[in-house]
Amino acid sequence: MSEVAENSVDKRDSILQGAFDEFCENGFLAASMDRISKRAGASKRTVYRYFESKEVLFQTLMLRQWRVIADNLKVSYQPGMDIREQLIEMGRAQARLYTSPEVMNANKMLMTEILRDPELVREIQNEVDYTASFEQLFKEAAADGVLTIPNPRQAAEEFISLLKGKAFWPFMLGAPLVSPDEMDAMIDQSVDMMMNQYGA
Amino acid sequence: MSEVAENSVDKRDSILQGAFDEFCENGFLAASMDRISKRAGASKRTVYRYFESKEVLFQTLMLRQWRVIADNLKVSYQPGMDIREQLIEMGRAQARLYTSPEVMNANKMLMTEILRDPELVREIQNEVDYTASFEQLFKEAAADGVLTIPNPRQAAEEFISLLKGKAFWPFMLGAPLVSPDEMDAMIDQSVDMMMNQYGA
DNA sequence: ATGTGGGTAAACTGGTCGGTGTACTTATAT
DNA sequence: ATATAAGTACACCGACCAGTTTACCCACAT
Repeated sequence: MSEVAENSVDKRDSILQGAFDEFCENGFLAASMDRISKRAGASKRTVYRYFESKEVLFQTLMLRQWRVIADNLKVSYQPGMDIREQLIEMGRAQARLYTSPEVMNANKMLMTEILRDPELVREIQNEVDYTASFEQLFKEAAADGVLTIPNPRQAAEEFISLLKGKAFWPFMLGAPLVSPDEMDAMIDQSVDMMMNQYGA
Repeated sequence: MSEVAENSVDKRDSILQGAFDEFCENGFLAASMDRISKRAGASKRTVYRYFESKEVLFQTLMLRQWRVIADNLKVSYQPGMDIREQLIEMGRAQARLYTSPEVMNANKMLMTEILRDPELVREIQNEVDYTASFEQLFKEAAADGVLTIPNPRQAAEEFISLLKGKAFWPFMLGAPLVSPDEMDAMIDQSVDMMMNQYGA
């Protein structure tokens, strides 16, 4: 009466949300379907109406989260715009991901499962090869003459390595989230290094 | 008769070996003490004579493996020796670790547990802060005038980020082990970048 | 010869979990 | 009004697991 009945879409969503929380806290194996249904405010039977198994529920979640990440990583070369500025913008796009608790928790969740069974997530991993996006930008910048890059793929990997090495991996291993200021300084340093190596 | 009775030390070792295999394959949670005892060729009761619980057995293993890693990472600055050569030597020391199946499997095992519970391994993590070893070398090289490094800690992190980003993390996420040749090229590239940034 | 201690084999305890069956309660559409 | 579908509450099944208990084996030192 007071509450209008939720329709199916809402139920499905609340199940996904409950499952996300549970999987983040406990990992796939230790997560319990009973607790997921409790968190979702749904009966266990309903959970199984929407998702035929724990495995399917988990993979549905992984795919959804991966898409969030992919959507945040659209970068493309802007001719005429200062290349240093563009690199910093790329760094900031990454940094936004590294400072989002939801994204980082999802990443932890993913990591754990990838470590347990690399095959399980290989296809998703390939689907969102954002190194390629970086590589493309470097290639076009080189063609444009603003950078001198013998191997764009390698340059992309180096750039990502620097960013991840200072912000992503430490957090994944238990360090606290990096503050926006530290993040900016870190991006500056990494871009410096790239410009030093590849500046025209 | 044919077989001389193993003494206690051997039994303990074979239990550790069996546990290592089981934990690597299944992770802490999914590992079964029954299977560990089977792998070790020991009765379950004997396993519990040496290790009071699954947790203790696991932590004993982690500490042992971590020491293997630490022992392979002793580097110190050699005055008079070409600094580029020294950086390459440091890279090679890391690379040796990244190409050892045993070490990498242990790392996967560790990662999984760190992701599940960062507190659990924090103390071990600090015990073997090999970034400090790199930092020290950079500091001495700067004092010696062969490098110009405003922030040695940062430089150490950058170097490690480059090495790990190209060899360590990809393998952790399912990529095949890097060949020695690729590894050498990768080290060269990373050292180039460091020299470009910090060369005197 | 004998008793002691390392080792074995297998059953057992108490508990959790994924998944199902079932009987019941809404809510909506016709 | 009533049929259909969505959702709930809850007991239940079979499997597995950490850890314990018990009864037994055998080597070897005294």
